[in-house]
Amino acid sequence: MGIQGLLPFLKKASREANLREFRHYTAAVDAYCWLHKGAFSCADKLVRGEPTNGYVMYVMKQVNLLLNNDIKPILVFDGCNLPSKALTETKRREIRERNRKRAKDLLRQGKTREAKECFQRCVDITSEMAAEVINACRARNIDIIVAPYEADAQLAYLNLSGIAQLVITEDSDLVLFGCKAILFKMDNNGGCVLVEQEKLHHSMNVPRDKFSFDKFRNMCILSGCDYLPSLHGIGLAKACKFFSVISNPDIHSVLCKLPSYLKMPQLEVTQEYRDGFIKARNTFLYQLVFDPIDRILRPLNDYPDGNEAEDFPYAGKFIGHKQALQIALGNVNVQTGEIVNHFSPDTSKVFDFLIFLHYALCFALYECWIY
DNA sequence: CGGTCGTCCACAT
DNA sequence: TGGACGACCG
Repeated sequence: MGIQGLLPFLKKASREANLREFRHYTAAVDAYCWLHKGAFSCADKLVRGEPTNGYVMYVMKQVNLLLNNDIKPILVFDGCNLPSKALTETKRREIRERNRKRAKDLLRQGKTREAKECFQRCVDITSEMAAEVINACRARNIDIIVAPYEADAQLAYLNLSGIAQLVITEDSDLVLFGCKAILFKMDNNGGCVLVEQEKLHHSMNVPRDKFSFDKFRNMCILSGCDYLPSLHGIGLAKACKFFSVISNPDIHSVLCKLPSYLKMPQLEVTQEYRDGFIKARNTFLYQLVFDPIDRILRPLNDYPDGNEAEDFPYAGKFIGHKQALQIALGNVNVQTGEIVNHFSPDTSKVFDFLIFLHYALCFALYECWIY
């Protein structure tokens, strides 16, 4: 869902752009977006379990678009569900199941067009589908990373650590995770919308030196995000108005002043809401991600002094560096925990070296034979 | 004015 | 599914 209406709100921080402008950049790509769009072309087959590679073709077409613009893609896939999202997931599964039955009924009645629409509404992106795309990427030497938890946080880490200078997604949450440069709405011609963190102050109508990213994050959470539904009648505009007046950094006490500051006396800010707010903020700050350079599981941002992973259980369980590496490589089915692959970047390098050696020897022998 | 709720659209041909 | 866009409500 992301943040309701965030992209229109960020109009002053955005501009039209084209992939042409980003030659020789590395881009971290939200693979789920492409998987989902690609699944539309073959929704009926996917739901009925018939074999299709339509979605793989689509993703590879998009990958080619980047390659043709001399952009190096890193495809980032979703990993395990955060505990806080488990409820949402089961609800979605139920809705999909209902749609699937309706689609089958429509099909039996011969209403093909309506059935197709229904199929499109219940496509589920499975880890098997992600695995197909991962295999296609491997075959073409395209880098992939499966996030330990949400792809969003992983994409942000790749951007913040400088591994990728760009993030490509359709999900406005990425702004909130702290990304520096994001491309939204990429089309077949490479056209897209660029949102830069440097320009966020324009949207909030404050000069650059008065802008605080903490306030921006708080504003978005208050307006309603995936981790915390909004209070009734509060959207981005009200949240922006509120946080532009507030300077006290203590969120707990600040939230109590919400009804009087916004002149909404009917508004009730419960203890539960305030706790939820802190948890949502910490999930954006400290969600666990995989560091592909040092091959460790770590929080998106460093923990405050004296804190550790156990203090933020809702931001991901600490599953250990080795398990995180196996997940990141795509060797684990994150929905079942089953080992599906034994890919290792190190043995693959050894393998590449052996191939190199083989050709070098052949060449040497050939040279000897000539003379 | 700003917030909410509904409808349409994506893919690819 | 989720975002965009237009219509209605406080």
